[in-house]
Amino acid sequence: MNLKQLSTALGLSPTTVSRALNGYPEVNEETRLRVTEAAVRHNYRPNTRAKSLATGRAMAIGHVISLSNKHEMVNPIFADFIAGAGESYARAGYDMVISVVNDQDEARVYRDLKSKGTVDGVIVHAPEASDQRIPELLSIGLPFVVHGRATGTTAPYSWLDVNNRSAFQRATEFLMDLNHSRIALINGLEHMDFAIRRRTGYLDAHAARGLAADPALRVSEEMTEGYGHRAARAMLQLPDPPTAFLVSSMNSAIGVRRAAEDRGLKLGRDLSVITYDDDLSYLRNGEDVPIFTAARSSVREAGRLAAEMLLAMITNPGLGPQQRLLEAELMLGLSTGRNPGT
Amino acid sequence: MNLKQLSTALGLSPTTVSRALNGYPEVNEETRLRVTEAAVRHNYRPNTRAKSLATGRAMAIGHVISLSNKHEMVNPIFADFIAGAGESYARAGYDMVISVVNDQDEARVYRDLKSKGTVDGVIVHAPEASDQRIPELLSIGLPFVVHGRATGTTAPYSWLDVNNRSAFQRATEFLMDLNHSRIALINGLEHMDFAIRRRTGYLDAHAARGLAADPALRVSEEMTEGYGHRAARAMLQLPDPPTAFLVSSMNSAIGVRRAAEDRGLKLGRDLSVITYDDDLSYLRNGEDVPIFTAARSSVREAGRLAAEMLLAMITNPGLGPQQRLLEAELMLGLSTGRNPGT
DNA sequence: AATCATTACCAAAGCGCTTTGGATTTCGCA
DNA sequence: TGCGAAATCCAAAGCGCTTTGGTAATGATT
Repeated sequence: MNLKQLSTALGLSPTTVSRALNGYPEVNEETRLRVTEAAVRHNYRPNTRAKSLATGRAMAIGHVISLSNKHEMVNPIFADFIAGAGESYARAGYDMVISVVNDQDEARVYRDLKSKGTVDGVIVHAPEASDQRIPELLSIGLPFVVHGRATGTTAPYSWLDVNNRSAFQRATEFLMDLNHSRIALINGLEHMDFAIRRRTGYLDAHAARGLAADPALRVSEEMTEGYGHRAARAMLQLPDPPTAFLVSSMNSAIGVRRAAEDRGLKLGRDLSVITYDDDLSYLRNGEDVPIFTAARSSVREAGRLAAEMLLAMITNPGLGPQQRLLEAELMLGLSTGRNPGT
Repeated sequence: MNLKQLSTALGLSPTTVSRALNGYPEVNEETRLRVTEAAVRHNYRPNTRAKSLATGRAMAIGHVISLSNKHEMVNPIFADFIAGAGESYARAGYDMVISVVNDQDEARVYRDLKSKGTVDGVIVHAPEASDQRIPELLSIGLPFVVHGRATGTTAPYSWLDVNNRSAFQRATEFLMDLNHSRIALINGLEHMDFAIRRRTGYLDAHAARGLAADPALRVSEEMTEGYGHRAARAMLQLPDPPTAFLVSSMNSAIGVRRAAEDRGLKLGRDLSVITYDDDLSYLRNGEDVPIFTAARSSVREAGRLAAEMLLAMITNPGLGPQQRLLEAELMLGLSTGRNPGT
């Protein structure tokens, strides 16, 4: 059932039916009722492609997920983020199109999305410290919101980020309050912007308290369980091991816990661990009491908000670059305690 | 730059340019070269919506991710599955559109996707034992492939599944070979089809060896870490505790390990655990030697294959229902060993 | 009664592409 | 040399919608 069929069935012109359904004023309320009723009865849905072609708006948002050949890990926060974003899109009648692509093709994909008219805007995931994609997207002229920030970019652009620096500074200082002085940082890959900010927060805390941060207690890699385990095991074998760990993801924190238990150390008593918790739905940090003390911020909520920002920018092109900084909550769990040696 | 502009720039008709670019025979090879060269030079990309409208093909595949209000967990395998599927789509020039939706709206969404012409087909995720969506999609006439199967459906349909029954039967029998007789099953929610098949495999193994399966050693819930921990802790406190666990997901298996370590039990020595491992990229089961003995099957590969099946069905509508059953591999890891009590 | 807004509708063009149904030119072969 | 076939190109219709630029009817105003 298409517009023309519906309109002949109603004895009206396609024009009037279209206007009736789209809420234009130049149509009698009575006939509008007739039209909407008939549309429901015939289960009429306007063809998206035709509509897009006529209006010039795709009514779709793009997400590009890029897998480099080296570390082709799918970002574990991705599913929750798009679940959140998807809720916002559904509410606004937008579709979400996802492109899986190799790193080196990413710029081309953005250009294609724009010139093929597939989407009205994109969300940029996992920005690096100096991310090529941002200037590229600015020059392409495709509306976008970055989930995170890119330190190296000077031109204004839209982003939504968690205050990673302050979260890690607060977490570090909290450990210092518990008398820890040898605090390890198990960070993510440090070409990623968030990882740099987290390290900065960690170092700022040391500076603020006049403590030296031992470089031997600092590693950065892709945040898997195995990595957390390996890194923690190595550090716990040092002559002067850390008494506390600050970990950039739940997965790695689980690995740290495994390493602790390998040595018979109990978290919260013998060893303290604070993790960053994205509040992933399949990886809850305990039901009632958190297992890990954690800096928490829901990535799903971030998805919802980022999507809303982008939609607002698209409906209202006059809007300049939008920014939003979320604060993580520091949740007390069972994995932290006073430095046992003091 | 659109077709008309490109064609006037070339001094040709839109017809010829279109045919040249789409490889039709009725165009001189020399002019075809001229055209393709100019297309590259002007960075011309045909508008997807116009193309779809003209051809009647959306060149897009839909994935519906549904969140029920009760357990609104995002399926942790989702990201890896669509990463795999996305690779196949990219190769074939298809887009992937994802709809996030509430359980009760799912049927309506399929109908909409069809009548709005957004997609040429869909992948159905996480089928339940008797899944409504399959008969609905059959009646709608939208091509689809189910990732998994639905026992209760008699009509033929296309699916790609892992042999969950045989995987769990083999795993159970392997534990029995190690002299275990009290084997716990930490299963997923048993309205899900895969969970039923896994339980069947577990029970079949008991039947085959003439052993009774204790119902007290069988639970089924949403597969989180916390669930694995809770279930294992409870069972280990039984007067006659299990000596081995069969777990339906890595996340829960990690919880089981935590429960074991809470009691000072070492996996592989004091307690055996076999898990199902979807080979998720962010949750690798150890780097060289697997941490857990596991029945493994890559969900990413499943995504790739399911997408290819669907694309084949779309390009070749004559094809009947396609089916593909994958076998999981049983990987020996460090979490299993001989029953210490024997 | 003549004029002018308003109201309620419609015909047709246009979005950018494909594809049908020619038209023209070139070529092979009797 | 002439003629049908093959090769090469094009004009125009059509995909399903929106939107511009109307027209006809009604009501209000002088």
